Amino acid sequence: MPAITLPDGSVRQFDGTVTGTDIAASIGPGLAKAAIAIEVDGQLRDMGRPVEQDASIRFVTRKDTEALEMIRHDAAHVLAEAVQSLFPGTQVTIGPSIENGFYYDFYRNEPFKPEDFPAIEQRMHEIIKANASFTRETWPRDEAIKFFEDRGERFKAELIRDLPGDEEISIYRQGEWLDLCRGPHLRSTGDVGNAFKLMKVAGAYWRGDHRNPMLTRIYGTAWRDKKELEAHLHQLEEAERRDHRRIGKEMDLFHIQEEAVGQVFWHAKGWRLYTALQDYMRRAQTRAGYEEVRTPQLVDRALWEASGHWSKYRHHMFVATVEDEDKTLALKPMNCPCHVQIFRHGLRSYRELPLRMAEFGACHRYEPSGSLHGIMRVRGFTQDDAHIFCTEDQIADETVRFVAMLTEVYKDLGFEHFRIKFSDRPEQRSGSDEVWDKSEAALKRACEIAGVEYEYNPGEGAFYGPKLEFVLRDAIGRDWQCGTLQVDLVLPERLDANYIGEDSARHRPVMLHRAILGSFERFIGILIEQHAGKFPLWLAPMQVVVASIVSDAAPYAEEVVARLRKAGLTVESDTRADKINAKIREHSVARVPVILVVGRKEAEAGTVAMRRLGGADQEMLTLDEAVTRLSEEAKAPDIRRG
RNA sequence: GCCGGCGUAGCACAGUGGUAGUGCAGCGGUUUUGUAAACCGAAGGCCGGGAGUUCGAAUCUCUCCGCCGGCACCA
Repeated sequence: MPAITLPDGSVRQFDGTVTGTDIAASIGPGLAKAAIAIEVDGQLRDMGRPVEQDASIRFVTRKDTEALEMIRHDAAHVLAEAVQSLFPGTQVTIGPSIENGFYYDFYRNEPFKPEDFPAIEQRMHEIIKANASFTRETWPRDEAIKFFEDRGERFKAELIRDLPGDEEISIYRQGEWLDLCRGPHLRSTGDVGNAFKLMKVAGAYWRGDHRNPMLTRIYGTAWRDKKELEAHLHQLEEAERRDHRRIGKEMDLFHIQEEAVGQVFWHAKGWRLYTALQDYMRRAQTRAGYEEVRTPQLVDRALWEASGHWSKYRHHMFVATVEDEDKTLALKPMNCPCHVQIFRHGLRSYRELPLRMAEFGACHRYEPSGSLHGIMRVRGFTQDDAHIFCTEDQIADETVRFVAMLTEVYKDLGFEHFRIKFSDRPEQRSGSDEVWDKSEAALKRACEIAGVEYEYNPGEGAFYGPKLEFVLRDAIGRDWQCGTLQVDLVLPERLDANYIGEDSARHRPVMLHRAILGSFERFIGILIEQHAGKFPLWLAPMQVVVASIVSDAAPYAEEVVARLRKAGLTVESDTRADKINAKIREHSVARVPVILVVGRKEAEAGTVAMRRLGGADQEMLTLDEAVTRLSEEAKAPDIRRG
C-alpha cells in the first residue's frame, strides 16, 4: 500500500504496487501522455516499473534535461537494432548517451562506412514508427550469459560475467529485439522522435584498451525536436569556421609540412602573436617573483637516466648521436632535470626559497602519429615552464599564488571559465607510497586554502607526483590541458637537489612543476578558436591597415603608417589602385581589427576615417587622436593596469 | 600506434581508364574609385612519393608518407 508523495507535497495512497504509468494516469490524462519517466526518491526509472514502497516521486517530461539523455540512450538502442537487422552477424557491445548524442560500438569483420548511414537511419525511423514498448526484465545471471553466448554475442556475455555478483541483470526488450541494459528507458521507441542524425564512424578499442580488438563505433546526435537538431548542426558548422588550422591558414599565421611533422613554421604574423604573448607572460612572471633561465636542448642520456625518464619514456624521446663521439644525447622532452642542474650549481640556502625558476623551454616529444592535431598537439613545442624549489611548508602558499596568477592570465586572454582536475598517483610511478601520501595530502590541502574546486581524476598524475590540470575547451568542445601544477618529492631526491637549512644541515627541497599556458603552440591554438581569429588589438597579428581611396592620398597614407609604426603599432599600408570597397572587404576578411581610410579629404585635413572590424560605422579622427587612442588600446592588459 | 576516410595550381574544389579543369588569390595591363568583391589578359600542375595492371592511369591494385575523424597515448 505505497504512499506516493508528489512534488507539491500532496500524498496519494495506492492499493498494492503501482507503476509510474498508473500514478500519472491517476493524476490526469495530460500528465499520463507527457510523462516519459519517473524519478523515485531521486532515482530515475522507467514509467512501467513498479513502485513497491512509500516514495517521493517526480515525473520527467520531454522538456526536462533528463529526457534528453534518455532520448540519446534509447536512440543508441534503436541504432543497435537497426544495425543488427541490416547487417546480420554484427555483435553488439555498449552504446551510451554522450554530450550532444550517443554512440554504439559494434564488432563486425567489415567496418561500417558513412555510405551505410542512409539505410541505417531509414531502418531506425521504421523502428521508431513501430513504437514498440521498452519492457524491463530481470534474468538469472547464468541464463543471461548462456543466452548471449548462444547468439554469438561474446562481448555482451563478457560484460555480464564481469558485473558485480549482487547486481541485477536487467534486459530491455523493444519488440523482437533486446539488449542487456541498466536502463532506464523511455516508454517506447516512438519517444525517441525523429530529431537524430548519424554523424561519423570511428574505430574504438573494446573496453578502451589498445590490447583488445578494435570495434566500429557509430556516432549520432539526438535532440528533442528538429529545431534543436538543426541548431546543433548549425553550431557545428560555425565551430568549423573557428578551427585554428583553418584560421591559421587564412590569416597566414603558421604552417606545418611533411619534412617537420608535428612542428610549427611560424610565419611573421603568427610570430607577432606568439611574441606578444611571450612578452606578456615574461612580465607576469617577473612580477610574480620568478627568475628566467635558459637551458640546453640536447642533453646527455646520463642525466635522463638519473632523472628516471630514460627508463620510462625514452621511446618518446628524440635521440641524437654524432659519428666522432661515443655519446648519446637526447632532445629534452621537459625542462625539469635541467632546472635542477642550475639549482644544484653551488650551495643553496633556505633563505633563497621559494626559488622560482622559469624558462620558455623548447621541448621535443615523439608523440604518437595519431595524436597529432594542428598546433594543439605537436612534437616540438615551447612550454612556459617553471619550477619552484621550496619547503613543504611553502607548498600551500605557492599554490595559492600560482592559482591567482593563472586566473589573472586566463582572464586577460579571454578565458573566464576553465576546469580544474586533480590527478593522483598513476600505476607506473616513482617514489614510495609514503612520499605519495605526503605529496597528495599537501596538494589537497593547498587546494583547500586556495579555494580551488576540482574534479577528481584518479590515476592520472605524473610519474613523480600528483597534479592539478587546468583545462580549456576548443571550438568543437574538445578539452585540452593547458596549465598544470605538480608536486614533486621524487626528482629532487633522484637528482640530489639540496639546500642548507637554518640548522646548517642539508635538506631536500620540494619541487613544484608548473605551467600556465602549457605550451605556446597549444595555447595559441585555443586562443585562435576562442577569438575566432578576431583578436583584441594588443594581440592582433596585424593591428592596423591604412587604406587609400585615391592615389593622390597614397603619400599621406604612408605618413599615417609611419606615425603609427613609430608609436609601436603593427601597421601596413594598402595604396593599391583598387576600389575602397575591395580593400575594406579584403582586410575585414583578414580580420584586421582597425582600418584607417584616407582619401583627399583626410589628406588635406590631416585626419583619418577609422573603421572597426565587424562594425559598419566610421569615426573621423585627427591623426594625433588616432595615434594616441590606438597606442593606448594596443597596450597589453597588464600594462594598462599599470 | 589502431580503425576508417582523404591527398588534383598558393587557397577552395570539379574531373571513375583516352590531350588536366573552374573560382579566388598572384602576375601584366586598363580603371582614380568614399567603406565587405571594377574590367581585360597571359601565366601557373611529377594529379602526395614509389611500384604494378593496361596500348593508355589523376582515375584500377599494392606499398610508403602526410592530413582529417575517432580510439589508444599525452612524463
